[in-house]
Parts: sequence; structure tokens; C-alpha cells
Amino acid sequence: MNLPLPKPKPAARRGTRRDMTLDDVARLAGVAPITVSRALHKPHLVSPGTVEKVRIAVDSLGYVPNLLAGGLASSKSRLVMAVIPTTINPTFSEMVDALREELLESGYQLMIGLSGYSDAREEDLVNAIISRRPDGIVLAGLARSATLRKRLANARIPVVETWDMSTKPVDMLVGFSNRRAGRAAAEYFIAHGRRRLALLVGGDSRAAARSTGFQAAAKSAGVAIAGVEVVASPTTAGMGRTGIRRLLERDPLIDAVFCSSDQLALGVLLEAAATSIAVPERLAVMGFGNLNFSADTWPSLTTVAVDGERIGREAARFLLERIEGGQDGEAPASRILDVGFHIITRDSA
Amino acid sequence: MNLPLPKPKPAARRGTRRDMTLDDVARLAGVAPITVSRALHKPHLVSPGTVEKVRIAVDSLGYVPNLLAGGLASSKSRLVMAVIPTTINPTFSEMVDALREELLESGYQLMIGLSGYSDAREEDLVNAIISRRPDGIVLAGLARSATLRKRLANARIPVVETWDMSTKPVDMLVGFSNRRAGRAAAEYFIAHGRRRLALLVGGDSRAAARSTGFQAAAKSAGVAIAGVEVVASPTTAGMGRTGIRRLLERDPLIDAVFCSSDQLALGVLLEAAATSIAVPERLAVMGFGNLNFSADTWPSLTTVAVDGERIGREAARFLLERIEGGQDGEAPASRILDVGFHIITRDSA
DNA sequence: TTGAAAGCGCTAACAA
DNA sequence: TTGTTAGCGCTTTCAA
Repeated sequence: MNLPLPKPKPAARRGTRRDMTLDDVARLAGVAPITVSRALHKPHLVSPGTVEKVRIAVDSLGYVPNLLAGGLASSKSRLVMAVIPTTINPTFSEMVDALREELLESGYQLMIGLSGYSDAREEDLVNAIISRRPDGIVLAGLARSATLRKRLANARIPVVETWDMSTKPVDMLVGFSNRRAGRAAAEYFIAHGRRRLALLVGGDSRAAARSTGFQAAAKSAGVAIAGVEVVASPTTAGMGRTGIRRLLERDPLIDAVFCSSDQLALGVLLEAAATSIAVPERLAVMGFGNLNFSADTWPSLTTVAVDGERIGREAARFLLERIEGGQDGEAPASRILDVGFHIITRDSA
Repeated sequence: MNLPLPKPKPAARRGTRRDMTLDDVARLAGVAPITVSRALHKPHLVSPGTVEKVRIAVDSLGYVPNLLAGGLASSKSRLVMAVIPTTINPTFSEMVDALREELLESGYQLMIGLSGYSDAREEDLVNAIISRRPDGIVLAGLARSATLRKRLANARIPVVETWDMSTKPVDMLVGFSNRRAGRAAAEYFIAHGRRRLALLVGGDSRAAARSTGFQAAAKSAGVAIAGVEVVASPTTAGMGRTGIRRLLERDPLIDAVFCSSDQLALGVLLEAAATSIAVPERLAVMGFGNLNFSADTWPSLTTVAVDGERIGREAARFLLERIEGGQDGEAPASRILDVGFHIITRDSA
């Protein structure tokens, strides 16, 4: 009788060896595949002896589970994807690290996609991400284009937008108001007697919101803006140096400058040091972000601080609640959390 | 007759709607599922009319492919994973950006996992990565632990290690010799007449290699090392400030310091500015990495530059060659590329 | 506590 | 150019 045998193994050409599967482990352990699955993921449902047998088989075969198959079968990936513009900008680092930490504790893996400050790229990236069916998505910033918002909503994957404020997030939101942060910066300068204010801002939308808020506050206080310089994102110290130079060329009497990032502010401080402009006496400088060098510049940098770590933690919590609680059919509440910001007063302003 | 009907749709409770599948698209377009698959991925094999019908069906249903299923069926994920310690360290940014760029052109997605400078974490992360069966893996640095190396080798996924040199990479390697870079730094100082050298280095293995090379070169030139200060990774400007302070306390006559990162070097420059130490007259400062602020510090920073972009591009190429050429059984050659480094002379040394 | 059967959504291989 | 069939490796559901 000619039973349909499993294909004879082809001569084990290097690189052609098949991956070990759950079935291989099951065969070696003398149990059914499903039992191996249980022993691996729900050991409390399996007798200790069987768990041990499975463990030994797994080790001896060097079995590595295939999460594509697992994810497909269970429609759970234990994966959360974060989208940030680029790693050259450390702005989101603390958020991302906290996110990873918090998710890991609950058994979720974090992976990162880079959108590169391009809306088109971001859309393609999010598409690719949705295609891999993560259990959650965290966006650095807001989803701005309508198509992106729609795609995210349709995917019915929990989404947390961050680092900004909006009354209509796609799903959930943990952030702060960039506009109010800008306003606070202007008010701070004005309260400290500055009257010729300048702006040095990056080209992204969050920086633009800070700029808008700053200008609005100045206007409503009757203080004119002496200059606005917009540079590309991601910002660098070099842009800060040339930016402040341009601003001072146009109006040498500027007495305060708000930078949309600490990198820009660092550049301003360096330019001031190089050209002997007294900071803060002649020029007050405020940055944004409180990066890891900002307390150590010379003079130390006054800046707007945001608790990125908290944003990451809370984003993880929002996500986990939604994921784990998601089985019942209740319409999930749209969640918004404003973590605020505060100005750290140091020597530069 | 009671044909087994597809389950009646449950009342469409919010959040319970099923994702659209290839079958839905096929039904709407009036073709077989495989034809939809072809229209989407290999349109040249399908008549233009059919492609168009499929496109319309896809759009009208808002179909998003499930890459878990696709990957499982084809054992191709079109995904490359990069592993870096943390995004707070911009060292690898250019490499990662170039990698992404280059892979995208060939239709591969790049995603990033964070290992957080912990060997245990890195192992867990790589495990999780292997479980998702990417087509390639890029490591920032070398795989150091034996278990990690073995796991990577067993997975038979193309791997590129980077940013360091070794004669025995797990698979492929694009990098440079950190030890030689350290040596070059010492030789540069000595050639410029410096005789009391100090080291300010981060706690990771690559920084350690640079430190070793530096000390070896000094020794063989008969120049003593006046001090070594080791700080934690990732390094900050603040660590640079306190580090140089400690070094100078121990030996006030140090005339040159090599920092294992530009962040540390920035801190040294800031401390020098704050305490009126003349750079480079009294103290020469050299960094490592040529970060985006290094040309704009005051004074501008002499540093060891590595072409991270090239590392990224070449790593992508290695990977793509291995992936696309991987079908035939030839034993693939282990590839090693040394992209070198060079010292950029600026004002600080 | 364990197992058998039936898919998850897609594509490779073969057939028409 | 299009379709049929048979899985990919795992987990769900139901049964024992």
C-alpha cells in the first residue's frame, strides 16, 4: 500500500534546512501539538511533567515559535508599533523608552517605524504597519491627513496619538498643547521685561503650533514680534547659530528668542559665546524639550519641559486597557489626557 | 436542502466587524483570490482589465492585506529589523536612515527594536525578532554573547553586524575598527605635541575598544596616560562636564582629552567655557562621532568621523544580495567590509 | 489534563 | 491569463 508519505527530506543543502515547528517538538515530546502550545503559553493548563517534557524537547531542537503563524491563528500579535520621524531627534526618546518598558511588563513587544517628517512616507509606513496587524499603534504627534485618519480608524487597532492636543483624536491621545506652551514662553519673556521678541522654529507642525501660540500671546500683550526664522526639521545647533545671526542682522536689538527645540537654543548659546553676546543680559534664550544636555550648557538653558516618560507610560496604559478590555462590545470611550508642560528656569532667561 | 451557509453576520456590534480579506475582494471583483493576489503583487501577470477591476474592489472595500498571512504562506516578510540600543543616542541615526532608504527602494520595510544597552534585553529582543521571521537583521554593534550568536546563526536569517570590526562575524559585517580609531586619536595628539593625555569614555564595548587602542598607542610612543574616566552609556554633555572636572582635579596638567563620544566632548567644551580653560591652547579636545552639532560648537570640535550613511547603505546591499540571491544552495560567503574612519580637524585640537 | 478537527488569510505549485 | 488545490505553523473550539 502506498501511503502518502511526507516528502523525503531533500539532501540537507546548507541554507535549505527547514525551521523547527511545533509539530517537531510535539513529536519529540510525545504529545499533541496543541499541548506544546499550551505548555508554552498557558503552562497552568498543563501538568508539570508534560511542561517539563516539552521544555526539554524545545531546548534540544532549538525551537523558535513562529509568531506569524501564531498571530494569524489568534489574531493577537503582542506587538505595538510606534511611529516617530527619525532617531536623529531625541525628542521622543524618553517617551519611546518608557513605552517599551511599560509594554514589556505586560508581555508586549515594541517596535519602531520611521516616517522621516514626510506625510506621504508616514502614510505608507502606517499602511505597512497596519498590514502586519499589531495590537496597538502609537504615533509621535497627531495623524493629520484625512486619509491617514480614516485608514487608522478603519483598521480598528487601538491608536494613541501623542505630543500634541486635539479634541478629535483618531482614538486616544496623550499629550499637551503646543500652542499653550508657546503662549507660556512669550508670557514668561514679557513678565521678565523683554520687549523685542524673536522666534526660531523648526518646520514641523508642532513647532508651528508653538510659534502660533507665542505670537498670539505677544500680540495680546501688545508686544511686537521682532523676527521669525523658520528652519527645517529635524533642527540642529548649526541652524540655531545661523538662525540667530539672521535674526540679529534684521533687528540687532532683539532681547529674547524662543527656540522650538533645545538643539536650536544650543546653537544660539554657542553663537552668543562665539560672538560675545551676553546671555541672558542682552539676549534671553529659551528652548523647548529639556534635552539631556540642556542643564549643562553655558549658560544653562531655560526651557519648556515636557514629561515624555509620563506620556510613554500613559500611552502604554491606554493601549493595554483597550487591548485587554477590548473583547466586550461596548463602544470604547475616546480617551484624552493632557500631561501639560512647565518652564524650567535656568540661567539663559 | 440545508447547505452549510457562512455564519450569519452577528449584529454588527462596534469593534466586532471582521477585516476585509482577499476573498471579499475576489468575490466583489468576480475573480479568484489568487488573481487578486497577483493583481496586487505581480500585476504584469494579469490582464490590465482585471487589474483595474481588482483595484476598484480593493478601494471600495478598503481592503488592507494581511502580511502575517502572506508572510506565513510565502515565507517572505519583506521586513528587515534593526537593533539599536536607544534612540536617545543619535550615533546610529544616519546608518538607520540610510538603511531604511536603501531597503525601501527595493520594497523592504525597516523596523527598529531597542535593546537598551543590556545584553539580556538584547537577547530577548532578538528572540522576539526572530520569531517574527524578518528577511534580514541589522545589529548596531557586534553580537557578543555566545548564545546570541548561536541563536542568530540557527535562525538562518541574513544578519549584518555593524559599527565594529571582527574576523568572525555571525554572518556579514560592515564597520570599522574602534581600536584603530582610538590609536589614531592618540597618535594625532602625540604628533601635535601633547604629552599628558586623558581619556573620557562611555561604558559600552565599542568605547572600551577605542580606549584600549588609545592607551596602546600612547604606551608604544612612550607617553603616559594621565587619567581615564569611565562613565555610563548613553553618554551626555553633563557627564562630560563632571568627567573633565574629575580628570583635572587628579591631574591639572592634562593637555589633551579624547572623548568616546561628541556628547562627552561637548560637555568638556562647555566646562572649559564655564571655567575659562583655553581650548585648544591649554587643553586639546577630541570627540568621536561627528554628530550634527560638532562643527558648530565653540570652539568647533575636532572629532573622529565615521560614515554612518555608508554603513547603512552597504549593510542594506549585503542584506539584499543575500536575500535575493539566497535561493540557490551555494554556501554564501561571509562578507566583511571595513569602511574606516577619519579624523576631522577643527579648532578644539 | 489532553487531543482532534477546523480554520486564520494568504501564496506556491500545478493545471487549464 | 486565470483558476484549483493544498498547505504555511499556529490556535480556537469542541470533545473526551
